Amino acid sequence: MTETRLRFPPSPTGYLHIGGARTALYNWLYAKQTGGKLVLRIEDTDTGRSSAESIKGIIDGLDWLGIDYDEGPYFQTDFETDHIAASQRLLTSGAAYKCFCSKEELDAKREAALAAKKPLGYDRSCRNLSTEEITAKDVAGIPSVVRFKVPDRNGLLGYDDKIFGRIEAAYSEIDDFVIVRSNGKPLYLLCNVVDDIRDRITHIIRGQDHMTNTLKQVMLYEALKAPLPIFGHMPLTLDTKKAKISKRSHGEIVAVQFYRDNGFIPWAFNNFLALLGWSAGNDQEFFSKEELIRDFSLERINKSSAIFNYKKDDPKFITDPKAIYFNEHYLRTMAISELGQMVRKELEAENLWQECYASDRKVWYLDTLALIRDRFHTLKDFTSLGRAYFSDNFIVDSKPLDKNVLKFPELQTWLPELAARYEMLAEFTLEATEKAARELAEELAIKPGILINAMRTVVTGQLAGPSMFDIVLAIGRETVVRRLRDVGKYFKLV
RNA sequence: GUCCCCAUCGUCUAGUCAGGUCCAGGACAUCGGCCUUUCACGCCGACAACACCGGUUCAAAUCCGGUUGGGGACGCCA
Repeated sequence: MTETRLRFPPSPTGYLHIGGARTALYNWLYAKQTGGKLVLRIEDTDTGRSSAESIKGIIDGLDWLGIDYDEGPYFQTDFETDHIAASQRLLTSGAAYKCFCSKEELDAKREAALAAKKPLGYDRSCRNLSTEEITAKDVAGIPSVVRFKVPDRNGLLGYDDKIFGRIEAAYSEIDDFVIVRSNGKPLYLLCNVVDDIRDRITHIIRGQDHMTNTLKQVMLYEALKAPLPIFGHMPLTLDTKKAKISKRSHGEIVAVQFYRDNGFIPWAFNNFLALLGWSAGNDQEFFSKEELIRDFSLERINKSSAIFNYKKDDPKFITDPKAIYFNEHYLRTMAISELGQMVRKELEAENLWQECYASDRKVWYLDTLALIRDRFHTLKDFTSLGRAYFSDNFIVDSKPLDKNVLKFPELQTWLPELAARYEMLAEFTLEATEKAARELAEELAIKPGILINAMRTVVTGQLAGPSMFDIVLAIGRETVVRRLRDVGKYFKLV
């Protein structure tokens, strides 16, 4: 049994988007499952559209997701001599021929066919040129491209798709496609096959948009006398209007980078992506990395395309609600120490990180994260909604400010009074802080909720949060007292 | 226009290959309820789908044919 070898060959013409990420993930999973290798190959033969920035974006994106590769990145342009040699072989063996039709001519024909609603294929005018004619045109300096000569056969051309099953089409339906440009540069269909042969790729898992390419490439493998790899075409990811997802028409929301920048947990996002078009055949939705590698299978990939369910300008969900749901799940259930590492990066970016959180205050740090994470959706929430736990420099939300504080001007004396009592407490415990607050409320003949909600507001800036006295202990006596005493400042602003 | 592919709740899907256990199960979202000093979490419940038409069969979401709908491809892009 030979080693399985897979590849992820993005063209560096934009950032890594979720469709590409899903393709990379499925290839990665299959490689890991079979103990094979994953090759990263940058297909940069379209020099006009390829950019270094894009290459970096793709590599960073894979890195963030944790999709590692065993070989590469290789660059397709580094193998141009291989591609040209292959085209020569095809030319000499008669599997390909020179075509002298000009681009303008072809474009005109295509447009005419489109307008007339006729088939758009190449009319094969140069297919049967004699040696003399070819030489004459060459001598005359007429530019030519190299076209693959689709065999003149009656039967069906086909292959067994791991996902879709047997795929077939009549030879007569396939165009004599161009494999080398008139400037001598080989094209994708050829380069891709030559590289896959050289890289000894055994399984090609790619988007359904390549299905017609595959039919053509099957002939290329045959002409190049190379064994055919196993193909599997993944249904595309569509938007809610069922249009193919692309960076161009959908913007940031489909870029992997968006999820990194918005506080998503890498594995949560992989898990979401994996379930977008695949299921284990049961009700399981959450998979650890090991489980997913073990349970993943090409055969269970759904044949119909999945919709990435995000709604533009939705006030409640910045992206597909299910993606957020997966993120929340991991946020709440992952090992707290691991979460601690991730939140650390967020705190550092906001200048809120303190070294003691990794040493003498480590227990406090992790306990605090455990206390507040239940209500959060992304890693970003720790520095926004949870800012008051790490800094005095937090914003008090206007809604609770109006509702819980400004509505009761007497709080300007009540809260400082509570602060004074907290200062006097012999033991600053859950029971003692709650008792003190309730006693004060009773003395004042007000509902404890008034005091408690006001506390929550000035201490955390938020309308909602964990149990108030857990908060008090987490934030600590000194800070709580200071914030309670400072309540007057909110009234002055009005 | 031609070719290829697909079709179960709003979304992701189980069930389809081996027809009956499915008047279709789970999850997200939505809506209600419980819990609660708040808000979440959690728990409980509700809403909600086999695209359509024919055929085969004692029996069809499942098999066959057609229709419709959707997607993809048809580049000297990848």
